[in-house]
Amino acid sequence: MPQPNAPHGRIGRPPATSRRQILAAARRLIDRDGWEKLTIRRLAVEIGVGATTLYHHVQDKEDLLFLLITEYADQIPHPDLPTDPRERIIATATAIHDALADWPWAAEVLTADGFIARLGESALWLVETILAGAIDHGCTPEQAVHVFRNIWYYTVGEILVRAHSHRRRAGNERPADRGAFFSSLDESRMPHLAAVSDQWPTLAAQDTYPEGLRAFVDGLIAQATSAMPPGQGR
Amino acid sequence: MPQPNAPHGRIGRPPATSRRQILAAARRLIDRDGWEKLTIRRLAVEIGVGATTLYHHVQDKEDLLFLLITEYADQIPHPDLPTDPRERIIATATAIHDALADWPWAAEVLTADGFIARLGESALWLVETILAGAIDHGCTPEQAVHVFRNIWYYTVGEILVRAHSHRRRAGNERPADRGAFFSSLDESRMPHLAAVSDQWPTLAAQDTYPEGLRAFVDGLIAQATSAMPPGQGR
DNA sequence: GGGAATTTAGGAACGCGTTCCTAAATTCCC
DNA sequence: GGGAATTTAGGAACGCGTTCCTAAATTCCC
Repeated sequence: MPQPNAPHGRIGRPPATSRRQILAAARRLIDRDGWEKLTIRRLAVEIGVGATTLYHHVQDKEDLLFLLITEYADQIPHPDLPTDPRERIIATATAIHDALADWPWAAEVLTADGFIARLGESALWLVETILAGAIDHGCTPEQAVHVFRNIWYYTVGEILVRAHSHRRRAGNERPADRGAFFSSLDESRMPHLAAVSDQWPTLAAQDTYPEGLRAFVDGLIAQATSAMPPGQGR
Repeated sequence: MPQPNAPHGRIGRPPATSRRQILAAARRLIDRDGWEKLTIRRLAVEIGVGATTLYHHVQDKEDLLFLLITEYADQIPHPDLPTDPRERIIATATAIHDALADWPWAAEVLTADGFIARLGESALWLVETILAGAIDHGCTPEQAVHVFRNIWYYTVGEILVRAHSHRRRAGNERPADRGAFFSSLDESRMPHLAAVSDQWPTLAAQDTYPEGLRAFVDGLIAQATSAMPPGQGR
């Protein structure tokens, strides 16, 4: 309860920096210079404050990134949800995909760590919608989680592969990357790989949204409901 | 062509450090202290050499990790390959999975970057076997690449999620992780999510190998051959 | 009003990956 | 044999994330 004469409502030196201010400056830096250039020290300069000061407002850099992701996730527009459960899943997965496509760094952050608790409360509808679609399709809750997980892997993997091929196109390619293994392929031992080796970069970077996703989801649901033992969860 | 009297077979100061020696020392450090403790500077101390010296033998730390992964991948044992194409795919994917399970850090390295060229020539049979299995099952080469990609995502994702839940168990849990979102779930708005929220950590960390994989592969192949237009690649 | 309690600011320092540059050690060639 | 060419070794330095600790600014309470 702040007193009328107590400007901050609490004891101690009044903060000259706020978490909101930090997040706004971080987004400004990312927009201006790209997210690779977002460092704690540069961020502190941008705000006009000592670098170590930031650690009173965010736990660490990882925490800062999660806060940014949460902010972004909160802005994901709700797609018009079709009535067909399968189409609902696909529309939602596409929303995740499109959001990640705008911020590939978010995919990197979200892969390496627990993803759900990071999404922010207002983005949980993404999970809920996919679970609901799978359950309406005949899945048990456990099977629905299985479906969600795989959609998540598929979507994040898609983004990461595309971000990588984009990075290579941007000229950061490593010499060892240049298909050295493929050009020296022993066709008699690796006939199938040799057959696609020329198109591999194309295929690997290919955008399979939403056609590939559709096939993927159909397969997942069909198999989860038929082949996966229902009691498997827990 | 080394001359008899030319100890190194080439001009210049003879190397006191070799790439083989560096990789051996790195494996020693990882075995002893865990891979989080593997730093260039510690590695240099382990070898008894200046830190910057290592940069004459490996491109950078990422390159060092890839070389280590290649060494490991070369040791993946060839499983007994069943005649059934589907079972061959599953046996091969399981070999990838088991290899990554031993070195979770490899999964992190392989996710964020192009994975195939990193595997090393002697591990390409993993790709070849999966492609061959899918094609024998009726896929076009392009569809087979699609199948491989998704198996890859599935497998790496599996390892990453498990590594994360392991890290949390090890006491590195962040306060914000502790299911805060789930405990405050609005059940009326998120009924399906609320229904599984208790078991979520279990389900998310659940080992779905090989049962889940089997269903996953079946679904993938069935859908790739029926729903995915054959001409999609390029 | 003035010390105690409390909260934020930020300098100093550490280990990190990495780059730049100079020193050292070798072979080549006259 | 002695300089030129070539190759490796490694010190100095940079910016990074982060921790530790002290200074500064405020409220609380007698």
